[in-house]
Amino acid sequence: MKPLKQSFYDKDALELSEALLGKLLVKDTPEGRASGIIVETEAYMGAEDRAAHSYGNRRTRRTEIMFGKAGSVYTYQMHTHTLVNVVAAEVDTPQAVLIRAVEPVEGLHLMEERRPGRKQIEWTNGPGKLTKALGIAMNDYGSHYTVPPLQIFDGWAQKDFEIVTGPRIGIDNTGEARDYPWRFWIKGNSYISR
DNA sequence: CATATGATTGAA
DNA sequence: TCAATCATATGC
Repeated sequence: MKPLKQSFYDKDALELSEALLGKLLVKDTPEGRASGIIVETEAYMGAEDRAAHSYGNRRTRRTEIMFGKAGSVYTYQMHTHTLVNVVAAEVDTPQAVLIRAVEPVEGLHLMEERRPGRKQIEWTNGPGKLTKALGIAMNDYGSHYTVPPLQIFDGWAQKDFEIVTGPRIGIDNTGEARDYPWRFWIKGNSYISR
């Protein structure tokens, strides 16, 4: 098991979404390490994607990191929840991959503490849930997945799994881009959201 | 400075 | 189905 290199992230969001499936998302905190296998992702294709924050190259303090180096951490606050993304493509191409669900691997006791009273299946089966379970927060914004405390490792999951695609979720009011099959997940995995 | 608006979740 | 509740964006 080893951290993925910079070169792994240098691809567009669609390719990266697929490549991230089966990888291990690792977060180190003072309390210990929590990690999970990425089982569901969504691609946000930057300037041409109606549903992306960076549609039409909209560049603000919030989206700034999407214009940065691939493999950067983009955290985003939605209502009371934090969502986490992996920045894709080259500098000035504002694409990103939203991590929607993971399967718990290490630090199960930490996740249980952070998601009190929930069944294990509900710890990480949604974008706002996994950030809470792993301890990912807005102070991870602008970090990079090749350095601690938030990293992505290779070589953990089993090799043979089937990838399925479908329309994205939660963007019904965003018009034309909503039906694009830019959501990816591992077939049959029970930690998929919705 | 005020208000509108979600890449969601959890409970009714 | 709907409200919670907040950072960001945009308008006055």
